[in-house]
Amino acid sequence: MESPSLEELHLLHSTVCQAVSDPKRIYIMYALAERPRNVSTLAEELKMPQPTVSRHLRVLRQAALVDTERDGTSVIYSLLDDRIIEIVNTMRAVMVSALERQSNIV
Amino acid sequence: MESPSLEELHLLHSTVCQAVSDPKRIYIMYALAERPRNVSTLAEELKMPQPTVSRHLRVLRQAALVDTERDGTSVIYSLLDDRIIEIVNTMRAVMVSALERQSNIV
DNA sequence: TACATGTATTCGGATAGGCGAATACACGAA
DNA sequence: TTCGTGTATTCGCCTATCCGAATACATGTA
Repeated sequence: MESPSLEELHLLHSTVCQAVSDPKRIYIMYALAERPRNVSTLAEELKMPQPTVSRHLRVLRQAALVDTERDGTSVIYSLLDDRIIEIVNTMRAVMVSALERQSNIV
Repeated sequence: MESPSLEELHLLHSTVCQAVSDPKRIYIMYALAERPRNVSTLAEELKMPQPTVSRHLRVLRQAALVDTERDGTSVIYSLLDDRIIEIVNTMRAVMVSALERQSNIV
């Protein structure tokens, strides 16, 4: 395929990062990294209303971060790319460093 | 220091990722990764109004992503942690993979 | 102090995103 | 087809964020 332009990359980047920037979606992504789940199971485990979970999953789907598979009436969601967790972990390392710096200053 | 709780990490994560999720801030971060710059230089190079650049830099500063240093009347901004670029590059790889998948399907 | 340059903030309006509640839709079983 | 389970969408409201324009603040110099 043709490699995307810099502008397209920036736009994609903002889309993806915005999708990952909501706290509830972070919880959802961590749950999916553990193992694939259907919507109502996610809702129950994360103690969120089912429509809320579904809406957040739609955002993640549109950002091409999760995959879906039908199983009868259920829809099983899974992480599309495990490097997403890589990103999250690197972000955490960055954040911990930042926290340490702040606590040293304070 | 005490290691932050899971909830604190998720909150921090969302803060950081939200800070990085704006297209203009992505442009700014790439410019700063290239080399530190002051506000008006950024504004000129990126063709944005100076107050806009300043506001975006404040967001990045509050997320502990950039550092500042005064030089006379100028304020030099720089990336606080080069792993931020690591994150961005990993995100791009993920996005390119997603694009390729989509183009294969289509 | 007065002025010039560089940076930060405020204000108002527009836009986008999130939520709860209700409801529509999809699929399988009887 | 009818019902039950599981999922997705819509509606109205509220909050957060972005921007342009104007302006305030900070620093260095004469």
